[in-house]
Parts: sequence; C-alpha cells; structure tokens
Amino acid sequence: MEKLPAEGTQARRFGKTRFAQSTAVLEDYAELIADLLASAGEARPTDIARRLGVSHATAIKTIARLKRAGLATARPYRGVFLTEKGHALADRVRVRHRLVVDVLRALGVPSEAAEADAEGIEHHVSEITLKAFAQFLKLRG
Amino acid sequence: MEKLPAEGTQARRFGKTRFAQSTAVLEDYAELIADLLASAGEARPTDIARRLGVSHATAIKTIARLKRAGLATARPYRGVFLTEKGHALADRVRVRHRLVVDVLRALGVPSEAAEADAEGIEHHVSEITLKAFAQFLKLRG
DNA sequence: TATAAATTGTAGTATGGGCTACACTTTGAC
DNA sequence: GTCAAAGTGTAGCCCATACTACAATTTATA
Ligand SMILES: [Mn+2]
Ligand SMILES: [Mn+2]
Ligand SMILES: [Mn+2]
Ligand SMILES: [Mn+2]
Repeated sequence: MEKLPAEGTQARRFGKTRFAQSTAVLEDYAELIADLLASAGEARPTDIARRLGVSHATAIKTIARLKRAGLATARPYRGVFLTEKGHALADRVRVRHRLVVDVLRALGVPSEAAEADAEGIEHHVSEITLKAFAQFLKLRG
Repeated sequence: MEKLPAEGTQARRFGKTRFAQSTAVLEDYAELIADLLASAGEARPTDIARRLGVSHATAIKTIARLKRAGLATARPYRGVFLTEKGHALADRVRVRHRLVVDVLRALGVPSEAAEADAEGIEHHVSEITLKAFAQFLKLRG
C-alpha cells in the first residue's frame, strides 16, 4: 500500500524537486506569453523562441504541451493565447518571480545575477517560503 | 558568427537556467554518493535509489552518466566510487547546499520547507549569489 | 500582382530521466 | 552447503526538451 516516501525524508524532497522541474518550463512559457500578449498584443512562436533562446520548433512543441495541459490555445499562423487557467498561472508566476528577485537584491546580490538566478530559483520556492520572503521584505522595509 | 545570446538578455538567462538544470542531477548524485561513502563506507545503487526515491534501474543509468562525465567509477556488484573530480564536486555541492538552507532559515523559512526548497534552489545559485549569501549570514551573525 | 522573405508547422533524431520486467549474482538464513 | 531473498544489471518503453532540415503559409516588397 505505502507508495509515497514518508514526510521529511530525502526521497520526498528529491521527488518534490523533480515535480517542480517538470512544471518549470510551463511556468516560464505562461509568464512569457502573458508578457508578449500585454506588450505586443500577440504571442508568436518565433517571438517566444527568440526570447527563450531556443529554436522555433522547440517552442512550438512546448506550446503543444501547454495546450494539452489546458493552459493555452493557438490558432495556426495567428499566435498563442492563454486560457483562464493559463492567465492565472502567469499571474502567480510573475508575482513570485518579482518577489524572488527582490529578496536576492535585498540580500546584496547584484541585479543581473539576481535576475539570472531567479529564473531558475523561482520554480523551487514553495508557498511557505514565499510567505517568509514577503514577510522578510516587509519587516526590512 | 554571433551565436550565444547577448549578455543581460532574457534568452541568456533562460539558457543559463537550462544548463543548471542539466547538471542538477549529477550534483545531487555526487553529493549523495559522498555521503554514503562517508557514512556507510560504500555506495550501492539500491541505497542511492532509495534515498533519491527512484527505481534502482534509474539510479544505475544516471551512475553511467556520472562515469561518462568522469565523476565516478563503479565495480560491478561492488558499488560506486567518486573520482577526484567527483569528490571535488561533492564538496562544493555540500557547502552550497548548507549555505542555501542557512539563508532560507535566516529569512524565517521553517526547517522542513527550507530543506525541501533548497534541494532545488541550490542548483541555480551562482557563485556571485553564493558570496552574497555568505556575506549576509556573516553580517547578521 | 508577382515574387522574395519571414514565419510557421512537421518530420526525424538525440539525450536525459523516469518506469517495469526479467535475468543474473551475491548475500544471508537455515 | 543449499536455497531463498536481496541486490544488481539489462532491455525496452514513455515522455520532455532540445536540435536540423524541409515544406507550407503568410507577409512584405519590388
Ligand atoms: Mn524561470
Ligand atoms: Mn521567470
Ligand atoms: Mn539538489
Ligand atoms: Mn542538495
């Protein structure tokens, strides 16, 4: 019967990390597509690919995964759109990204390093940790 | 000629994140194998698999990758060993892991969340950020 | 409007990291 | 010493993410 690793074990922690990793790409795409929709009015595969630094073929495949996950829709040759669920994800991810960068900056990390590291770190910050980050920034004014 | 994304671009940041991700698994294996070697005198695939929460077949495949990367050696039915390079990596990773957990704790994150989140975050903390973390902990006593 | 350029989509390939199933070796209990 | 249990290794599968190459469509320019 017992299937999942017990609470507080190393196995459980590694499992959480693997799960976070599996959603990281979807989160970044959702955030980026929301950005493009807001700033340019549309999100084209080529723009997405350029901003991510991958080939357009790779971007298109991941967009297909976003669709399967119910996060996005697309009209051929007309760009990508976010579902309600996709927009909600993008919003959460944007806020979290900002908060992670702000905390790193507050800890004395230079801007560019903070932005670069946050791009990876953000996907591994739990709700609990996020709350602690917000509290830290608030207290520290 | 121009191949890599320019400094300070989003594409460059995403690329760094992808690279960090590709080394994350190797780092965790190296750290864990060093732990097992120190505490039990040997590092068996099954022990590694159990600690990571994956099947032994998965562990064995990743151990093969460690060998290809020159980080480990293995004798059939006798366990896994780290090369000098592997030991050096394990040492760096252990120190970094500790530092990330300590910073999270200092920011008010509860122990278990700090340990869990650090398992993913650690792989995305640059040298520059690591220095800032150390400095922060030092100043703050 | 015809044609060239850019974009988009698809096909095929590689690598990585999961899994289960099965065979073989070692270890441990009797 | 025998034999069962545990551990180890291999094979074959799936999915995600990357790439290049090529075809189809759309957009822009002459
Ligand atoms: Mn990111
Ligand atoms: Mn981000
Ligand atoms: Mn880790
Ligand atoms: Mn670790």
